[in-house]
Amino acid sequence: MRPEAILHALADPIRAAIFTDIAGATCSRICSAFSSIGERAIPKSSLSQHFKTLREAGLIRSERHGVEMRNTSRCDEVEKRFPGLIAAILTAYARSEQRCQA
Amino acid sequence: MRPEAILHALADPIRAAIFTDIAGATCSRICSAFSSIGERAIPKSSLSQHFKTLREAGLIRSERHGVEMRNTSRCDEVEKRFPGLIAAILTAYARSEQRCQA
DNA sequence: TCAAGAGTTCCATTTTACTGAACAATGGGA
DNA sequence: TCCCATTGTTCAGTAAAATGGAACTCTTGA
Repeated sequence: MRPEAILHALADPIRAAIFTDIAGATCSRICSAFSSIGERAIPKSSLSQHFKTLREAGLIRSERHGVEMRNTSRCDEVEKRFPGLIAAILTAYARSEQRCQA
Repeated sequence: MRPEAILHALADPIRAAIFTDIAGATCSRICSAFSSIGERAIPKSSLSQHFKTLREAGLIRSERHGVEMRNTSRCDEVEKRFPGLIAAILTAYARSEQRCQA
């Protein structure tokens, strides 16, 4: 779990949006739930790569349940190694969107 | 000054090392001071691109003084927009190196 | 005016990202 | 059991981005 991998994973707005959703959810999310984000449709091959990047960065865990993959965040583990990192990043994105909408 | 640009800039270990030095310095640093980082030599064309990336992300300011460029961090301004972000990232890198050396 | 030092730009090469198409894997029903 | 619809992965071709040597610009000092 390296900082550069985490930053690289979250430097992509699409991955950041996916992770924000997963991190804020109380239950797991399946990959296909993100087949479109906002207006933008995301091809499932791209989606698969995005999830792979998030997994390999150590940000999420994916478990197969039947035909679908349930994704949960690993915020707690990341927080132990790199305190405040995820919170600061997600807050930064939230503030950024807030300013864009205004 | 967008979060994705900041994360992308600092997702590269070389740029992170450069920025860490600049952010921690009490006086400005010139580009050529980083012509090698640790063992690794960095071509000056690559170095120029790295500084450009840091500048465009809003992380540093570069001013020409005579023949050289003096680079200073913009931590204060970034901190106002995205509180805790830089500190968390630099701390994460510091912890990562600490673990690698051990 | 010339030369040297510090950065930038150009461009060819390498690396990485994107995505449609084919594939694999699982479970539900006839 | 045999389809088959659904979910996600892998493959392969294309597009985009990073890398770095060479040439260039800009500034200062001799």
